[in-house]
Amino acid sequence: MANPLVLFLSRRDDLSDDEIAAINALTSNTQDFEAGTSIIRQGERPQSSLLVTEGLAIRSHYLADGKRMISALHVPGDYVDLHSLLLDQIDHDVVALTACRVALTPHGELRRITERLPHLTRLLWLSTVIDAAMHRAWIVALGRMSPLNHMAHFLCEMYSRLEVVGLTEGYTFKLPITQIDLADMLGLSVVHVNRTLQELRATGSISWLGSTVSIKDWDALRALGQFDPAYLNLQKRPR
Amino acid sequence: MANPLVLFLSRRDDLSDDEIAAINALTSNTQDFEAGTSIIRQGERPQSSLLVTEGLAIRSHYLADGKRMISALHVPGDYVDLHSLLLDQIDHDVVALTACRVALTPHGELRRITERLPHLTRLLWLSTVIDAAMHRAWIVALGRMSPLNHMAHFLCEMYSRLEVVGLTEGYTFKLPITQIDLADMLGLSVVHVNRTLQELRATGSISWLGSTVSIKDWDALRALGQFDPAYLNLQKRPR
DNA sequence: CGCTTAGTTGACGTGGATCAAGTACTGTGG
DNA sequence: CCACAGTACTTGATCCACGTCAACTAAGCG
Repeated sequence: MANPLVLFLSRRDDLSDDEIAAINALTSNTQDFEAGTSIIRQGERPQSSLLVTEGLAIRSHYLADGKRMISALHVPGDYVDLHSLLLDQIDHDVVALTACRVALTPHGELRRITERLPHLTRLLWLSTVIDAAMHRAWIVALGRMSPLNHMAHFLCEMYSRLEVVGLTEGYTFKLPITQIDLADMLGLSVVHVNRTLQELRATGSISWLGSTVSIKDWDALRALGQFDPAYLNLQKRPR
Repeated sequence: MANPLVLFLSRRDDLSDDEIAAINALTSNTQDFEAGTSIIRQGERPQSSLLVTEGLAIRSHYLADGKRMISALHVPGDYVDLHSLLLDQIDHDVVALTACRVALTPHGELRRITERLPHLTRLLWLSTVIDAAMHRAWIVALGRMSPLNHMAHFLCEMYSRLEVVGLTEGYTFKLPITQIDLADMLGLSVVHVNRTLQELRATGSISWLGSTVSIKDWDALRALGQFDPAYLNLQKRPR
């Protein structure tokens, strides 16, 4: 299988052979995590950055009263932890939602990339900037969208991101997440997530059986979620 | 007055003389915007990046039904638009909340920095990564905090960020924003913002008169907002 | 076959939105 | 100097979307 980071980046700009070789070298050392285990804990100062190559991972934040919020869901090809190269310490947990395979890149190697390969540096930078753009989209949805619209937006985003790394078949994809996790991503109660999902299914725009999501009416779902994929930067351009 | 970007970055790492000179060159070309005017509009492809040197700017997103959400508030020293170097197009408006002075850096010059000054490149990258960390803090507050706690968190963040660029006096600072704007940052109605502010003032931890905010009990406010400044990366470290 | 976890449903309560009507402040023009 | 218009702030009354609580069903799984 192709390196998912190569898929992620080459969707946004052309990669030279040197750059592809460098990416493969960065992501050669992998490690597996079982579903539910922490990959990084809040407050750590990791010496390596992590790329998800298989499985789903989340960023979890815990409040004093035990409430949890999930600020991001990461799919294969996402350099979940690239920013730890620059940050003091990580302000949240990264948890394997499903069984995950993760590639570890020592920070020293990344720093060397910034010294030798400016274009690849900019592309790695781009990947963190897309992360921020996704955060903003979530902020807007959390602050001003109804649960139904938010859910639709979320599914549109997931479809678009999974499509990039070849994890969709038509409009169908695997999304093995519980309604509990979904609640903590949308800032809702589990009960309300359940009802919202029923409402969304009732519109006929999606089906969600087990862990399989099918978008049956993309245009309707897109309209409902007011989804504009521009923020995912899916165009190939010199960067 | 010192270049606010120098203040912002030198709080996080040491800058060489070369780097300071480069920063000053990057931010020498300024432009003024009146309060309420758009600095960048959604969908544009700017050829320069923007640094706020004076005033406050926001990122605004508009939904189909006219609702507005503000995903970030930017203070002097913030490279609001640095990511436009890498992005296809900007997914939101940037609006001057107060009269703003802004420095414009042509993308070509920034690209040259990535080719010549890897350490400064990493620090600029850092500034976008801190942006993302602030977004995550907002996501958590939007999703799982009560309005009162959220407001407290917001004020703690503003205090901490303004302190970095020398815009506080003791625990007092200027925050010339309306409750309307505040509502769109916290995802609340104006009426509820008003009541929440009254409640917060009643705790005795802050006063807010006109555009002047005073934190009267930092520990109380911090506890209320569960504020941990770690995500702002205020430590000086080699990066 | 019992145990655990996820999903579902109904009843009920409440936090925050909405609506409507004020008041206070600022700037503008006569 | 006052009249006014416009904007922000404030307050009270009402409503409903969503949370909470409590029970049940369904689906693994040892």
